[in-house]
Amino acid sequence: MEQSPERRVVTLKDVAAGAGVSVSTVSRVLDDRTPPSRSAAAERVRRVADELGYRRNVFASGLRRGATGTVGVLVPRLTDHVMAMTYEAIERAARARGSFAVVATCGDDPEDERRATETLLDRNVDGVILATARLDDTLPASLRERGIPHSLALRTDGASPAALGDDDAGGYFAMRHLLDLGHREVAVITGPWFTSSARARLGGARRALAEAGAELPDDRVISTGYGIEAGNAAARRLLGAAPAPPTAIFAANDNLAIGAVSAVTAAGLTVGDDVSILGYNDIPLAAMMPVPLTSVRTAFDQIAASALDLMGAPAHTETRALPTLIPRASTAPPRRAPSP
Amino acid sequence: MEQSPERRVVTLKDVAAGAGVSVSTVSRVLDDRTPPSRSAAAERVRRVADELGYRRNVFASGLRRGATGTVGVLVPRLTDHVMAMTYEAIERAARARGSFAVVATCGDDPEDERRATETLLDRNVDGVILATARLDDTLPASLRERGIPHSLALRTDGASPAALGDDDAGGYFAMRHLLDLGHREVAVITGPWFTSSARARLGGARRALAEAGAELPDDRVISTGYGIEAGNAAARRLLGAAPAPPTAIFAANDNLAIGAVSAVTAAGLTVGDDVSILGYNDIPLAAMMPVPLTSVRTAFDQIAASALDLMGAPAHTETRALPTLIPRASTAPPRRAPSP
DNA sequence: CTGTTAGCGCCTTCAT
DNA sequence: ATGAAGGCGCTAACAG
Repeated sequence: MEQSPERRVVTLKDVAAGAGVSVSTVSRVLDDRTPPSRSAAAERVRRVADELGYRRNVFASGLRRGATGTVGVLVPRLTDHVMAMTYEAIERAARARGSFAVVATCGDDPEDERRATETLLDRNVDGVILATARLDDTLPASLRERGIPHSLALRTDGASPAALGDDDAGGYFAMRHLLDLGHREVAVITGPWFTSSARARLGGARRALAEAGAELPDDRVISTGYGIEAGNAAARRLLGAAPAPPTAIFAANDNLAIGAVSAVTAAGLTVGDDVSILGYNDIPLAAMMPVPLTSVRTAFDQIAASALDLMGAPAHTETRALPTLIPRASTAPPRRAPSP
Repeated sequence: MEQSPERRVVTLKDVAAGAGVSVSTVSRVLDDRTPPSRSAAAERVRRVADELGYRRNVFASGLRRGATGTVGVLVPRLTDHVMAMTYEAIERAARARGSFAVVATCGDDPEDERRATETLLDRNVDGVILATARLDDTLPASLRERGIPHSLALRTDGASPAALGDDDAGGYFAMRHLLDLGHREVAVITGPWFTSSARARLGGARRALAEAGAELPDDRVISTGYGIEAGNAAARRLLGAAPAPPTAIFAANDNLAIGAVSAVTAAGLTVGDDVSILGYNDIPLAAMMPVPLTSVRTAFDQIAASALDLMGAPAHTETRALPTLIPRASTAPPRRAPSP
């Protein structure tokens, strides 16, 4: 990539020359980490820098300072709406703190995750936020050993600092809602079993069921991916199950729920009326579905801010943001009477 | 952000010491831009570098080389699925070329767009891809003047190099499909009027209508945002219109279409049966909607690759990827006979 | 407060 | 093919 000739950027030297001072003076005056000097020279430097359109070269500066004000974020994919929301929230939080967030996507392969992390570290990020941690992943451990500031977002590995939602509470709220509506024949579509969130949400749901003395047979729990298709397939299986399909489905994710809605509709049933469906995360689409989707809202902004603050925190530090149930039309009392 | 003591990174000097050669030699051997040397020393250097886990410091390297192998991407928001798909496609294309993509989101405010661009340039990106260009935006012009390599993705300003879909053709395909099904009472929900894509898609649709001798009264064209809610509101207006609502709606975007689906369903009508709805971009959700959505598929991968290749190309260079109509259940022949 | 000096890690002449 | 030296742009440590 050749630089065009007119692309000459103004450097400290140019500003120094223009203001008739040394580069160190300019460097100091323009250093926003210290209280701004009010001297005449400083005033002049600022004016000249402004006129010339000076911008600090983050590379050179970072090289010297050892820190770049950049935080790296790792997500499996941005086309997952939850990840996009999480990243945007982190970006906002970073901006509010005067730093910059860069994201890398790495899919679901741990090897790619490791590679992507190295790529981020190559770019001298001050720390890394992983929104990817699988329970069986060794990357957080390796970051801990290497002393690299990092935190986990939305998930935990039980060791590295983590900012997540209270998935257990969310699962409880969700199932409790279905039970309160009168459902007893319920099913759960959990996310991938290698995530802490999938397990915790199911755990909370089981807690609610136990309190109500209701059953959740094994064939009413399907662990699957996090995509719409996965939800569709899972719901199809549930609907075809003997002796009778469930009257309510709790999906551990809005995408799964949307897939389930699709399957239920395709089966000629009505969502809410025939089968209640409940999602998780409350992505904007949930409220805009043909039948608005009841969902458990996650406080992404809060989680993002915590993830940022927790980078470099001691191990076993965790924050859990409490989720909120948002009831909508996709959940309603069961039409069939509960079986005896 | 303090560096922990154990976080000492391996530098060229370490490798040089380990291999018993000078840093320049190591630098040369490890330079992947030149054909790899096969000398014994080179072999040794590579081995030592590998053992020590050496990673080139992109900052320092970029400082000297003047190029960093990084391309900046600007999008309004990543929570827009189209933008997320576009960015992921660019990221893939960049990776295939051995470079790295960093994204910044800037919302819809031109001032924020400018700021975000500067932030990216501060980080020494080799060029910028704008997936944001409004027709009235002066940023591309300013980049042209400054000689900064850049290109526009998905939209054009008629001057800077641009990689986009053939929106006119897409609009034509879409409307042609509705006309072929027998619809004559059609409406169009376009995206924001400040985008080239909204205008071109409507233009193509008008072309098809003209061919068929069909009318598109002004009150059957609604220009709005790009979100689900906007589509919902627009469809609501169309449904309430006198003397009769349209039998088919072409939305210039899947989100708008999904919002329209929601409005149609809420009005007690059936999508496909009572009102045909057609979207644009074919995001994955389209196929998974309760009533699968007919949509015009955009070749994001192709557009992304072109955008990357076009960075720094002469002005007025444009590539247009041809879209494909994907017919699904949301479009069907009209129930009502077309008015005379 | 200011200027001088040294160097962050790397790449690139220029010799050898 | 290799090594020594200088410098990319900026900042920290040191005098003044």
